[in-house]
Amino acid sequence: MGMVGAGWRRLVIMATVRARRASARRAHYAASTRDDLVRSAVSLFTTHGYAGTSLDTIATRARVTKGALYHHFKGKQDLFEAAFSAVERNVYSKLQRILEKSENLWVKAGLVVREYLQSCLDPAYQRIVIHEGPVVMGWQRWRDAQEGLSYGVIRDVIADLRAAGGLGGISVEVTARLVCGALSTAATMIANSPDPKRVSEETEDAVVRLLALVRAGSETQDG
Amino acid sequence: MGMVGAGWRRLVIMATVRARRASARRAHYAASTRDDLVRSAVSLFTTHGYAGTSLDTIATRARVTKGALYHHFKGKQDLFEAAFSAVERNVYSKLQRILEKSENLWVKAGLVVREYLQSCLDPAYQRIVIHEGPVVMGWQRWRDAQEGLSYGVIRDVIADLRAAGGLGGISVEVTARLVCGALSTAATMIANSPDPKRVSEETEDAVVRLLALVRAGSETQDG
DNA sequence: TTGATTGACATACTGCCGGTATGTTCGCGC
DNA sequence: GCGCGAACATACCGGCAGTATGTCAATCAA
Repeated sequence: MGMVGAGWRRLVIMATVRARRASARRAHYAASTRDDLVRSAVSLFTTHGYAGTSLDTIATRARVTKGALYHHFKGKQDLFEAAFSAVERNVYSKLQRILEKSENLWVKAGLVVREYLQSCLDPAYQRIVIHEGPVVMGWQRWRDAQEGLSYGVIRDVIADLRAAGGLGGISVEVTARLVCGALSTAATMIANSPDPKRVSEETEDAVVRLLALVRAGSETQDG
Repeated sequence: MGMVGAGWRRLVIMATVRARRASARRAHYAASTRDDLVRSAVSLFTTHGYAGTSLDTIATRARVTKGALYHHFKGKQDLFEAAFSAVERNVYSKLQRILEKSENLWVKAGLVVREYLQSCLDPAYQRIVIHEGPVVMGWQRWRDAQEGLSYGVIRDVIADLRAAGGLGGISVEVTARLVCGALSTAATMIANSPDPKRVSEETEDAVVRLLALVRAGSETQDG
């Protein structure tokens, strides 16, 4: 048998890449199935979790077999990390868009915090990145994988605040972790709340107020 | 065969409970093996995680078989929850001890926060309660299980602060979650740091300063 | 054009592990 | 001292991650 269930994929794609050089087709096919696998993984890991999702199910959803999966990924963890990256990059791009509209530092910080809180409400981000990420990947690797993405953005914003004399000599790294931890936890609470809308508003209110308190306290203490 | 590896246990315990009524012996034996299983589970879940620990290993460490394990617990999750409770109760008792020495509300809040941060540094608490708890038990159940324990203490402290006019009309529930999330995340960072001592001090410093900022901002805004 | 090579899969199998079903023994009430 | 049930132990099953192997087709060297 061999190539049996994958024929449809070629037919579909061939129509879209007729102009390309022939040598690129193969790679294009492969990239397509890889993306399908990642999308399938993101979907299933989000709904049923890492342990609750079998590789066979992921492969079937992507219209391939486990053999294809193991051809593209080293194993279940590797596939999870690919799913993780996909979800993280999505949030990262949103945060970046906010950074580009540069305004007052404190205003920008508020916007980034609000946007990150919103992103944390995405079920995929919440389960894959926040909850299962550290458990499945191990904390060290999880941290490294976030370094240049969403966490990096938040850390940079806080670094700017400190550089502008916003906070006292508080460690940037520590503050950034505190903020991320607080927000992701709050987002989880919102998502699991019987009345997400209300809790979400309460949370945004609390965050904004706390930020204002810190700013106020910060400006009365030092110049 | 049957009762083969459990004889030693009776011999050991019999010496310590000679004074008890005979009718209590059986229950005492059982409670002992149950505790052994929980201790074994806590130890192994802490070092190798939930997925990385087999029930056979846990049972063997407790000097019994899987049959005994399934006699005392419904399954792996149930055993995990027992381990979770054991670790949580330990932290809870520490926090309670602090509450008993009643002082200024803000001082008490600072002490509780510092103690909770310290508790979060315990590897067992960190892995079982903070990281794997929500994943293994599900967030809802995880939250409920913490309600009357460590989280309850922190929430009560914050409720006191608000009742005393400390924070503006900020939701207690939301604030408590923010604080717990921030601290547990920070603790994880400390534990995985190459220089835990330094980062720990930085974190305590940051937390104390932020608390002071909030207090300062709080007192300048409202009476 | 063709034979060899290799990438991109599919199929078949293995071992581990959680869970279950069943067996065995001993303590305890009668 | 006897039956009964609690407190275990043993044997087995099914699912699943991982591996080993097979297959086909696209590419390339000659």
